Amino acid sequence: MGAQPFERDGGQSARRSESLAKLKRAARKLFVERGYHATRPQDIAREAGLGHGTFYLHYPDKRACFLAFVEEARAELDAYVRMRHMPGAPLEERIGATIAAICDYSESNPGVLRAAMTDESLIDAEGVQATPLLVRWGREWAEMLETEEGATCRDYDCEIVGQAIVGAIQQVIRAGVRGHVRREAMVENLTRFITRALRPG
Amino acid sequence: MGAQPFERDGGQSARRSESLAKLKRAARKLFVERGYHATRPQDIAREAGLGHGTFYLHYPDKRACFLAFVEEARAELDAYVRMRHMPGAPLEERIGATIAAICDYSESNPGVLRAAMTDESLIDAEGVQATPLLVRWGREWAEMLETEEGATCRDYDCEIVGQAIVGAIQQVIRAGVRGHVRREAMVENLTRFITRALRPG
Amino acid sequence: MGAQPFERDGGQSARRSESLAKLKRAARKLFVERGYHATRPQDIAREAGLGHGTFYLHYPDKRACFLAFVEEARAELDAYVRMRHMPGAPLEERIGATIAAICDYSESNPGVLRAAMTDESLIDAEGVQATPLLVRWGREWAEMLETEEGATCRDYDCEIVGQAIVGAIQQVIRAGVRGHVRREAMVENLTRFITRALRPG
Amino acid sequence: MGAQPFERDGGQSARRSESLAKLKRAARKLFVERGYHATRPQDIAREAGLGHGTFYLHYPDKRACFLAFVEEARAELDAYVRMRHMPGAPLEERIGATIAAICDYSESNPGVLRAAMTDESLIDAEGVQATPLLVRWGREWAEMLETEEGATCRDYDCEIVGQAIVGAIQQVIRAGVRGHVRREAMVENLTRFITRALRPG
DNA sequence: AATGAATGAGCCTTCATTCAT
DNA sequence: TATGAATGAAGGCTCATTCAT
Repeated sequence: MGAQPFERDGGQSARRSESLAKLKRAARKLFVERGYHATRPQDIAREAGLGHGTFYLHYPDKRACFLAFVEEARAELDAYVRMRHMPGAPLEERIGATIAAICDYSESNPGVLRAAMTDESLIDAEGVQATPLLVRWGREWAEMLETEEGATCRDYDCEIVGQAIVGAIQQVIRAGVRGHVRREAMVENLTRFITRALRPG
Repeated sequence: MGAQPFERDGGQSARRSESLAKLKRAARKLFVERGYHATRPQDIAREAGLGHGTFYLHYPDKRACFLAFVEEARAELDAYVRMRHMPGAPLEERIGATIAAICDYSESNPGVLRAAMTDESLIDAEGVQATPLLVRWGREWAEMLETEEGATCRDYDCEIVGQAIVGAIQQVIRAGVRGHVRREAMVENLTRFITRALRPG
Repeated sequence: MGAQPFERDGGQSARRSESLAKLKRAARKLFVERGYHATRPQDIAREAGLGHGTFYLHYPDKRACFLAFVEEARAELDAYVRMRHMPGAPLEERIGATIAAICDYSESNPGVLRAAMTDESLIDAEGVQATPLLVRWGREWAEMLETEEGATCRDYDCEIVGQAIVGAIQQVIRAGVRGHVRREAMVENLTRFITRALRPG
Repeated sequence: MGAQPFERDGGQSARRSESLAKLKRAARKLFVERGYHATRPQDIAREAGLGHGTFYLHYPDKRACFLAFVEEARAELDAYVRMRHMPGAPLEERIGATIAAICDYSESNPGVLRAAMTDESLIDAEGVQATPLLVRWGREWAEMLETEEGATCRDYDCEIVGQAIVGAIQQVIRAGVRGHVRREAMVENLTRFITRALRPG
């Protein structure tokens, strides 16, 4: 909190990181509210209470700022999921916990996941784009299923099922927000849906 | 077949609809290749071999052109699914047929579904946007499940499960295209995944 | 009135002048309602119930069409004034008659004078423009005053006074239309104003 | 004179107002020379020695820039007239002074009044337009005449006569510029014309 | 003579980014 | 470090005019 003692730069670095934090917060707000294309660096700086030029002291360009926002969201969600991790518990409980974590995050940070995912393919029309967030998460589920003792990987191509799971979750949350569906209903139904799907035939 | 009887306009209306067809084709190509924001009306016209102004003879603006593209894709997919419809067959087969239809379409029209869905929420930042395509499809699944005799709707909130299903399908296809997964594997795994999920507990 | 008998051109010239008449009427309507810049040749043709291209069979360009409209208005007003001409009557009566004629015309053809005058300087930004209508009318008044027996030209530079008179008339009519002033009041006041101004000192 | 005390912005606000001044000057020049429609924001910026974008830093759009120009002209003319105001003098002298003021302004700022008035009704085809400058000035004359002791308002509808006066003045100046009439002749003739017109019968 | 599809120069405006202070 | 004025390429769209039918 505040300038640390014995700083050699006279508080410049503290000021710098304060500015960055303000920009991050502002960018997140605007990307969520308006989306990538409708948000100008200028808007972000102004929302942060800073001059327009300051934006470029902290990000090389608008795209980098957006990617940083996406990465932050990813890390936060990751933390939520890890926090509720139940190693050793039966599969169903672990799935339920993970889904609950994602729903929690989505509720505490409305619109963030959507903003972080919807736009990702659009911000770089020409260059080859990085693997989308969702696909990466699908792979993580696949890995998890593969290391699972149960019969899952005998009946399925885990890569495919991993993607199916994240697709189902994402779509339920997205539609749920629109339709004002209760969180508990989403968690319960999704958990049952996925658990049953993974049960051996 | 379809020869216009007694054309009095000297072929002008034929020329007009040819131009529209060219524009449609060009727009589809570019929206798929570059996405909505990176495609200019000018590009579409040029790709169609027409002048910029001609674009606006056929569409009031860029947005309308994109929405027409989306609607076309929706109708085409619908036709694919309906064509493979198996009324009376057991649920599993019907699910499999539908998924196969979607995969077929996706393979014959690479990128179209992705383009039609990814962008749809972005093109109208201010106005209230229509319900996304995927959500609508999720509802159709829900209706189907509700009219199903089986126990599905006793165990589930069909609205939620409908969304889960389309989410799973879409994500598997999207990731499958990237990862060059075999069509058969996708159809088979998805069908099994969904069928098992819907089995009564 | 249909095709005239023994026409060699099979009624083509009759058809031609009918089209021209329609275009004239349409152009007048739109120039009055929207002004020069907001009226497109296409609009005129459409209002006339003709194809867009037909416009250019009758006018070389939009400007010519507008100038024709202006000329028509000028001629009509001229006819109104000439019709009420009172040669031999005392100056005051002649002035009153002329003003009444102009007001009549303005009332029967609302907006026409305004449209014909307001825009005239704008339609040709670069080229040297013809003498404005009002200035020409001012000169006609000047000539009239110079041939007058009275003392007017002894006290005044008739060129200047002629312009003053038309300026006064035009502005009173223009403001009168906006303010819904009674025609009689305008005629009466203007006539008295000008008559007194022309009385010898 | 006018040095900004304690400038903290490193002269940025000075630079800003310099740019605005340049734009104002350039806009005035071009609106006078070419008229509203033939003047593009880009032209104004270029004439001012600035980039196109800078124009929009100072005006929301072209229309606002033109209205600012009109307002400036109005205020300047007002100042000219007020400066030569002769309270207490006989009507004739006051009229003469006002006319002289307008002629002076018109001579020192050739084309400005014309540009400010000619276009004003054209720039807003759809919206309801403000009362034209001339009409407003006519009303000011009307008010002046009504508060006058003389018999003017007994013989006349002052509203009408006020409009007649400004119409006469404007038209004389407009024609005078074209015809290279001497300023003195215009002032003298106009003053006599109006003074006599206002003399009781 | 009449048509209306086609054209493309040109208009107004935006916005990501730079740079002098 | 921070600022915000300045920039100009680029975007969406219009419209006077041409021309094949």
